[in-house]
Amino acid sequence: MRSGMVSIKEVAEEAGVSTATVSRVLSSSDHVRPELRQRVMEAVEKLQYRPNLVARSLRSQQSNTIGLIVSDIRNPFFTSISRAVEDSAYKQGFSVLLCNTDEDPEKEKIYLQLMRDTNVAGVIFSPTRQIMSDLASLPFDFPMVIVDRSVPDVDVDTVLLDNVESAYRLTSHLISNGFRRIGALFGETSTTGIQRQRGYEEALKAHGIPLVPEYIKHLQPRVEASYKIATSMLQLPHAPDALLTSNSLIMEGALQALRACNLSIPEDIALVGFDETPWTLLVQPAITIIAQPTDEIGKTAADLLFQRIAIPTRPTRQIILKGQLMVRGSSTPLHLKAM
Amino acid sequence: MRSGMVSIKEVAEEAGVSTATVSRVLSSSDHVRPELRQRVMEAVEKLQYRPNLVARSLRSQQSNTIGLIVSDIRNPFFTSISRAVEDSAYKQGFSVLLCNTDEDPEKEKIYLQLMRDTNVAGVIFSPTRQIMSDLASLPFDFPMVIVDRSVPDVDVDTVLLDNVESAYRLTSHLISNGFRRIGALFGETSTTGIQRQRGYEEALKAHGIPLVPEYIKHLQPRVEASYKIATSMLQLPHAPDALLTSNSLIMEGALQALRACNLSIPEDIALVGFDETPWTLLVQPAITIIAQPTDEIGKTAADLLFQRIAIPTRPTRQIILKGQLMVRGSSTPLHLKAM
DNA sequence: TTGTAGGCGTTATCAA
DNA sequence: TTGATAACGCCTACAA
Repeated sequence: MRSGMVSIKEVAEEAGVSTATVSRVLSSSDHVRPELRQRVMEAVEKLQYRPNLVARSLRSQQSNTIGLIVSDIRNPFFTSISRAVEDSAYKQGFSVLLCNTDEDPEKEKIYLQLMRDTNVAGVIFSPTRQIMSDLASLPFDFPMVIVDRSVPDVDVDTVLLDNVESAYRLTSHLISNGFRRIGALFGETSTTGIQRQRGYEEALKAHGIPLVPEYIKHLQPRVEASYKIATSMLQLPHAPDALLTSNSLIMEGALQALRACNLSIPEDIALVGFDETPWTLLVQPAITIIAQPTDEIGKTAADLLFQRIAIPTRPTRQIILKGQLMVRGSSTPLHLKAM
Repeated sequence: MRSGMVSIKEVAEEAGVSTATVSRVLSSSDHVRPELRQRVMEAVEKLQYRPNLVARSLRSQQSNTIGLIVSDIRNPFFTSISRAVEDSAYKQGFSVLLCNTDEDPEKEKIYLQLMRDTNVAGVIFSPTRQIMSDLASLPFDFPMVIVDRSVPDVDVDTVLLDNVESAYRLTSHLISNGFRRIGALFGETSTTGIQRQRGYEEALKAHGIPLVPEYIKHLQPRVEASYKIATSMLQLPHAPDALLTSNSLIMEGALQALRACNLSIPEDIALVGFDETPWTLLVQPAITIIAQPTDEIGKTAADLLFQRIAIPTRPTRQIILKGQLMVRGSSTPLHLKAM
């Protein structure tokens, strides 16, 4: 169809050699007489020939594309991950197919099938909890790396944050700053939320603070859902004196809720969460968070994937990266509060 | 290579028909005896057959992939665009190849070549100014839609904001609120910056306010660059009483600079810019901006592209969408300032 | 060292 | 209505 479509055959004719010779010159490996090599390269130049990657992929049964399947690229965590992945891929000569699942298992399945049908070299995937039980039986026969979420009982490369530990530290930080009634909003679709809840609960227990069911909520990781649930939690008879949120979208909704209720931070209520975003430092007070090393997570995931593509039988690895507690004004100790 | 790789040939054998018949059943167009159709569908089901899209693409000379080439997916504007594009693509059965160019003309060329080599159905592209002169001579023979930036002298579908007009309105808003010394930070890599500068200058002229060269800066659209240049502008003998920024990254850097200089907004200085981000409403005071309809821009670009893919000879269109001025606290009138 | 030829999995043409 | 068969563009035994 394409006008400028010039194939290896035409190059061969132009150079007066066979297509095999052209192919050899291009793969640059084999022995080709310098003179012929020269002729071929001139023909390539003259005709502006570029190998058709589709044909190459069909023939070689592999491709230079990897898939990146996340819930929503607009989640700053995934935005950053995707950039890091794309960078690594670019350096390796790969390109990235971007897929948003909206935490919808159906879309996840569809995209996994697409990855198979399209013969990608591999996939970096952040799955919902629902899909995971099916994961073993699903038709993914390509290399895969899981990011951000853990998949128990499946032998697969994984890059994770130390979620339990990070949530524990974040919660302990609040407690040691004098906060006791710590409301917590967790995403309900991922294992990450569960793990962070565990860290939160362990920290409370370790400090002898009872769990209050009304202070623990699970929700879709969306701004609106979070706004709504945070607002209702703020209207409890014994409203929390601190809010812990398990990702930046939930934090955004919670902050909107605090603003709408005219509460000052941290005088009326503290706010902490996960993920560095442009705004955690821009709002006043700045927000105390666990910063995830998103660049490194993305880069590590890509590295793992390329290693597995290179050596499919390689033993799988689970890499756990540490989050960093960034203490800021939103969780200033009670005794420092204005009276 | 793949274990589960089952081809049309095996389906044909299983069903006791030819591959042609299987193909016909799958493309569902041709006339096939119901009984055979049934047998084929059973075989497909039994073998879990899925067509190999690479082979299909090679044969049909078209693909179900589109390219999205932007400067940086982490720019909230492009984050949002990419999500909208992916949504539209998904609905049309296409998937999206994501490319970050970092405003680097070399990377732009490489990615455009990749798009050609990979035989994508089309490309949505946000080009630098540098690449545009080459654009006509570059080997892009695929359908293309330009977003966010204008390409003069090239006949190509385009989706744009009314940049001149929007910047004019934003500047006029500042002026009518009593601000006179309006510093402005524009991105230097895109036509967008230039157009917004024009709107800014026209507004000043229309109100009889002289242009001050020191108040006009061009920079890489990055937070750090913006922070640096904003800081130096704030240290001018006659520092600006308002800052206009041409995208959200520049606005972010400028806001950091204001914070670092301990200036209050809008008492000491006003701040306005382009693009809705999570934080324009979360910081206090909220930031006055021109909101771009990113969802619509992305959707429109995708629509244009699919239409062009369907009818390559279709006359090109330039679609200009209107930005919306969102007046907020960061540009409150001078006479309302605390004295 | 070079060329011929077959096949990757599809679809489309042409006979039957 | 169905089935051989020939491409799509590339790579790679194998033969020369």
